[in-house]
Amino acid sequence: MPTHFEGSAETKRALSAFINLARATNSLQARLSVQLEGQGLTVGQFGVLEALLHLGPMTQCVLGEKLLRSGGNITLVIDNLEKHGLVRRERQTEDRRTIVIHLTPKGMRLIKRVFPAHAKMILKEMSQLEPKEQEDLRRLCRKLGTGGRASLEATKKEKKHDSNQTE
Amino acid sequence: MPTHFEGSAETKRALSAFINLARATNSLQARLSVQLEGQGLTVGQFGVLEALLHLGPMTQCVLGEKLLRSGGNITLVIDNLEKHGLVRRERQTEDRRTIVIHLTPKGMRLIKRVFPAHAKMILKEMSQLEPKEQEDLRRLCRKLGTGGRASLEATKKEKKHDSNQTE
DNA sequence: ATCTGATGCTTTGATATCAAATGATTCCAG
DNA sequence: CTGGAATCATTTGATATCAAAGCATCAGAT
Repeated sequence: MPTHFEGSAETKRALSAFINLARATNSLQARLSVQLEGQGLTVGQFGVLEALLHLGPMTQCVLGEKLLRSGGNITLVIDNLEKHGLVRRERQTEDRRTIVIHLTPKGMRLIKRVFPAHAKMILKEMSQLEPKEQEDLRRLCRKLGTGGRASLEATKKEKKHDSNQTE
Repeated sequence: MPTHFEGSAETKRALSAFINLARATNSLQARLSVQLEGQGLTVGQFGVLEALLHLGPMTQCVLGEKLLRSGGNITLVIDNLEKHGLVRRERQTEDRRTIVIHLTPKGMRLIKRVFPAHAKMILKEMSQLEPKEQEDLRRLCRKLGTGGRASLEATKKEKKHDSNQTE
């Protein structure tokens, strides 16, 4: 939030871009999270349900990687979703360490109802930009995001990176 | 993170732009916060010190507005900064409700050391984009951010909005 | 067969954050 | 001047999150 910062033009340009990027994203996410919480879902819970809906059942470990959250956090989110009967833990028989998370019918119904509303709100927010501008934004963000390596944990244990850049 | 989502081209474009925006911002912020925490500062603490450095002493209330954080949060952040001797609370005599926060000499030294490193890292991250691209990004984010109204609290108590869009 | 290291999940302790309730102070209307 | 509303800060209770430690399980080496 450097309002009165004196520096080189180069630095000012970079900082200004960053500040506007951060503000726009954070305020947009705040607005979206208000809507989700109105539906009784936290952002983390929505993320899990949405991933399960669009990618199918998966282990907690994979969920953590997809959502860029720590393992401990995923455990808690799944706990809460399970309490509400929205997902189901299924221990694997081949490898008894791993647990595959499935949507329950109730969870499926919920996310199939909530997701379109969420998408609609994103559409509405994004409609402040022209189609071309939206594509520019996507391209710029992508260029910005890929250079510095992704998640927190992935930074530490740099492993299997089969170009996991989700579209 | 809708990877396999079927929808109209319009919706896919908006979602894709949003996802890349969110990912880029969040991962960039995560990298920056790691650096700050390496200096013993949380993101919130850095925000307060930086605001005090570049905008001068101000009340907690104003700080909360600038940083888009709740009053309770600011109280805690200031508490912790005060414990470390980086800021000083100064009760006003005219209006004894308000407290003006000042940097201590120690706090001044710290933020004057940390801020340039922070700016340098942003510069480095942003240098993945051409100057023109950085300006485009800034413009697009600004266009996106302004339409939907800013902070959480500012949404509720819509008041004095003297176009507070910090550059 | 068993030891060692790797992997997946859970637990624990810490911090950040918010919302709501509370307390202190000021401002204003009558 | 006094009572009520507004304002600023703090406290409290809740949730989200992470990091680190711990436990169970698996895989590979000897």
